[in-house]
Amino acid sequence: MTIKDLALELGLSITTISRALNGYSDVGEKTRARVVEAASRHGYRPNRNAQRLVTKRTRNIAWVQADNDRKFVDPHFVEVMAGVLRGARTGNYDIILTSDTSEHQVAVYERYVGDHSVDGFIIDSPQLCDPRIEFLLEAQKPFVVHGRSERANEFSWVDVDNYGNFFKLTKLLVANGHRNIAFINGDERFTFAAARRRGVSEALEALDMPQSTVRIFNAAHPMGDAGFQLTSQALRDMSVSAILYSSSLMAVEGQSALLRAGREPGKDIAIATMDDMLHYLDLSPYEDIFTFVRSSLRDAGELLAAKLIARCEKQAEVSQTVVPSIFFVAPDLDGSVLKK
Amino acid sequence: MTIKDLALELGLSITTISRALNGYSDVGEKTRARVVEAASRHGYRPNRNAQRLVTKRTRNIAWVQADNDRKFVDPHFVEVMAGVLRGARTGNYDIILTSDTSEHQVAVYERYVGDHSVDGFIIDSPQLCDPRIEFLLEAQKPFVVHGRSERANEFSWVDVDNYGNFFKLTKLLVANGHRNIAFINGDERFTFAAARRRGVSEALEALDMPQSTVRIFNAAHPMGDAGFQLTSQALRDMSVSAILYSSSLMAVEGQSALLRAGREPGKDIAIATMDDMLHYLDLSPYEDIFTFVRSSLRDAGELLAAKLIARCEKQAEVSQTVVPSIFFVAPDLDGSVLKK
DNA sequence: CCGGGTTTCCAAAACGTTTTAGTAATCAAT
DNA sequence: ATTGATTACTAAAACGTTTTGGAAACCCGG
Repeated sequence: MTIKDLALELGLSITTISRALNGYSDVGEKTRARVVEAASRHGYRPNRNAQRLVTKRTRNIAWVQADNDRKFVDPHFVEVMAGVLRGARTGNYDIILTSDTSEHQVAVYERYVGDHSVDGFIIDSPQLCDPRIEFLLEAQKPFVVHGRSERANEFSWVDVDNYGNFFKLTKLLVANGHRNIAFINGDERFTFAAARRRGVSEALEALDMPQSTVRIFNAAHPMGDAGFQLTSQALRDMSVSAILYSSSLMAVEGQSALLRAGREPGKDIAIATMDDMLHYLDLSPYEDIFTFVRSSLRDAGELLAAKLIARCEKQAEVSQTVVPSIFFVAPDLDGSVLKK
Repeated sequence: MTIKDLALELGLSITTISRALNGYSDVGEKTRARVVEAASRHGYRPNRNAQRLVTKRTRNIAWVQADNDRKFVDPHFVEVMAGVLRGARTGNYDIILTSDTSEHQVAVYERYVGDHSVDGFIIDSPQLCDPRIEFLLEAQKPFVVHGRSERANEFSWVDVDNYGNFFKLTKLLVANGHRNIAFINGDERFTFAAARRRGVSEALEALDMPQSTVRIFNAAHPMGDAGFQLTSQALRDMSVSAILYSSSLMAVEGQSALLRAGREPGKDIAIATMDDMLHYLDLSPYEDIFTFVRSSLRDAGELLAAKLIARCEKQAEVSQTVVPSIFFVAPDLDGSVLKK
């Protein structure tokens, strides 16, 4: 069933069918009604490829993932993905998800730009100097980045305030008298983890505390037991009075290490963590035990898609969004310092 | 840069450019060389939408996920996804990934079939009587299912031998003298978990053992601590001598519960589990402690894509594949019973 | 030099839409 | 009655490919 068949059946021109279905004002109300009725009766749907050819717009977004045995492993990634998919659906776009092993990351982007199969791109886990970003800026294709990078004012991005959040968490712990803190961070080759470290470090500086107040542990991969391993390692120093986690996943994994060491979280040891609201993880058992700074990765993903779509459709300007974070301070800490 | 521009520049017809680039034999070697050179010099890529319009083939595959806060949570799903993406890439197809909240699941499929945006579909987590499968059979669109369902001989699927694997694991445990076994299974509304339960149950029957030999616990969601909770629960019965896990994820999560109960896996309690080879989880610490039946979800995903592509391209017949599983028996068990 | 086969090329149609640039009919105002 | 808008419709071009059905040009054996 094509538009031509419909035109024939109704004794109208192709043009009229098209304009009736696309809501143009120059078609009479009774004819529009007839067209709509016939179209839905036959389950007619315009051929997307013909539309795309003539309009030069695809309503497709590409999202390329490095297939490096690390990305497809991380519950954080899935969380963002759920949000991106939801945002795309709301905007009536489709997501083309691709994995890529090649060294020359840009090749896939070249292909999608060259063969006109997408209108824009989502980029995540940016490196400081990112070839994908350079390429898309050059090609003048719409894209949105999850996270920040160089030339951050030239493109759209969505990010959490990694620096600020960890600055504040550190300040909070120190203000509550903690002088031996373990910081279990992610892989600092990623900008998000590097920013968190800076936040911690500069908070100490601002408070005139020695850097040795915080000891840093890095999880190379977000593997299933990194949280356990690193927590065990941190606890070898018996005088550690607080642990700051980069992710609630590791915080929860670390619980059995605490248990084994006979430490009681929220009582004789303070636990503070970034909470990305992973649906994978039920944090309700820890609500009065951990101190959280909470920010939804899923919402970030949804915003990522919405922002890109706005840019594709309405040529919206580039724009940057720092997604909100909320603090939940456990009873063992005094949260009033955050107010200042 | 379109094919017309190329034709103009080279003083050739559009036809010749097209045929040269698509490897037809009726174009002279020197002209083909000229065409290829000019094309790559300009970075020419055929407009995919024009191609799709005229060839009626898209090289796109749709994969629809129920957006129900459960799917995007499960590391098993991501593992399959990594495989599917890899398989699609190998076959030069793109995956359109969509999430869907609607009750009427079939609507999304109707849309993709109707607007000609994909050549085929991947379906996972099938229900016993699955409307998506019914629809696609009716619409005569190629699709491949991860898992089995009704009318299983009428469509292509890829699945692991859930029944057989758990039959054998049960037999193995019983033959090694275990008379009080805890079985920590998934949600039995899914066919894979139901099949596993049948395997366990029928093994007991075949061995003339009472069903009470195995006590079943079900994880409603693959949440972050289901393995811990259910293991703790199972261990309340002090005489449990073996635990059979539906997933290695839960088996690992359960370790801290064992630890707390003072039980030593592989020594005073036997642990057997299905291992889906999640890259998320490093199982090497458990290699001589757990008994595994191992099967790669990632490979299954890759096969899923390959099978679908073969069906789209070469009109391959429907075909069913049971992916191989390998047994690794820990030293605390005698694996020779499996030979019989 | 003629006919048949092979090689190399191409004009034109087709795919299914949207959009441009109208035209004809109706209506209101002069 | 004539003009000028307004309303309701449409023919044809365009988007960028692939494919069909030839048509020249060449070669080779007789």
